[in-house]
Amino acid sequence: MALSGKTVERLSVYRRLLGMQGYTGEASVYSHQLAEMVSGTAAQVRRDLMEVGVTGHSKRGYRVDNLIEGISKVLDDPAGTRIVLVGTGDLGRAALGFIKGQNAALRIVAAFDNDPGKIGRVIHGYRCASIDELERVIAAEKVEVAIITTPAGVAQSVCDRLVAAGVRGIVNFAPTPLQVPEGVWVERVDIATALEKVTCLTRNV
Amino acid sequence: MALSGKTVERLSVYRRLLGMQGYTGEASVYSHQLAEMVSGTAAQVRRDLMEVGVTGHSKRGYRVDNLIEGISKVLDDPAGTRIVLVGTGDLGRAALGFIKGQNAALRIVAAFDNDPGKIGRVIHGYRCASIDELERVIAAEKVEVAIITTPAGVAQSVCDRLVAAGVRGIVNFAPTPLQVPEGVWVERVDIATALEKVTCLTRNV
DNA sequence: GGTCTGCTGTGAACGATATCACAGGTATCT
DNA sequence: AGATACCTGTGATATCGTTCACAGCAGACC
Repeated sequence: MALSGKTVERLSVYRRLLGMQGYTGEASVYSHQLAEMVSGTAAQVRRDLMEVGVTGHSKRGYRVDNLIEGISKVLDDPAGTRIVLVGTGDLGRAALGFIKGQNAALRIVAAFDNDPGKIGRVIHGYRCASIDELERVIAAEKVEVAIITTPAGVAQSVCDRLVAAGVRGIVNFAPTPLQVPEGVWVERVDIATALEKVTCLTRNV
Repeated sequence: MALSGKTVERLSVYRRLLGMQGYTGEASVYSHQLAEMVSGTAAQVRRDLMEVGVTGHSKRGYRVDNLIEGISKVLDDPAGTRIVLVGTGDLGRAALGFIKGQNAALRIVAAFDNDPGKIGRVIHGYRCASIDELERVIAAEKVEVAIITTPAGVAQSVCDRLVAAGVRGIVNFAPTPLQVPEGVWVERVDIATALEKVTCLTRNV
């Protein structure tokens, strides 16, 4: 089952929208309703749902609980995914806030920083640990995914340590690309680039 | 000149890398070197540079200053782009930090919040104003682009106000899609989705 | 029961993006 | 000067992603 990255992104959004208030009430939803919510097309939605295997019903659309379950079966690891976050600055705190309570399959097992002033502090319910603990915690908890919210200057060295310790997936918020070996997936979230893109594309209508 | 979004993203990254220490020193750079930095291919880099019109030199590659200038001519508005940010929580502060000093063509003219406790405080050198000032400031300063870093619940209503006031481009960090009229460009940065994507795609190797 | 309506599921066409592969050019070396 | 090595610029091609368009089905209505 080889889902494309684009499809996975949309599935994540569908699920979140369906889980929100106002739709948990509805028993079913049409592809064109989902399409409108994400400013997409109905055909696109149906393709995406086809790929996860959930099946709708002519004339009555898709059952919401069915959809959420089907999408979750594809997106989530049934055993849960253990995650660490490195860098508890503004962005790290923001990321923790976004994740908290959103998805029970994603479990933050630790947040790290190298600033002694931050170590021991509790952020969104997670205690900040010393970066020295990184390798130990990753091995002990079998952490698979990491979030890098450090300054650009240390992102690559943090990345190297994460990969060496066994992390296979990384979300990189640092404003620099990371070099990783084969077999490690990096998802880049580049805030500065997003802004430059908008300013550029807005201008060229 | 119709640059694709993907190309613009890469150009933004090339420029940032070239502007960093270590490359301002070098007089020129080969396409394969840039490619390695972004984990891409040399052909891709050359295509991108071709589209901006900068021209390299057989055997000696591209002149760095030439590249930066050429990319900037495409990405930046020579008159500068005026930007507002709405929502000065962790994420808003982080975004301000990323933008500050990065690009002289991007000028934050105001940051807004609706929390009286935050209004008047200074964040990364920008003073937080009341959301009540939104329309006035956008009109007075001819603001074209906005960054939404509010909670999901108010993102759409903030968006509507921004668009009504004249904003044409939006970077949306709220974990919900926005509905906008024709002619407004929205760039979505979805932190929760990025994480779910990594956990999903890491698992399915 | 038959017809009508409107939704799903999907092959096929289309469009966007990335890669290949090579002609053309320029420095370097002998 | 001629041969060589190596880089750019780009037509052609391959891959990936989206949209079209319609068959098939199920409820609603007469």
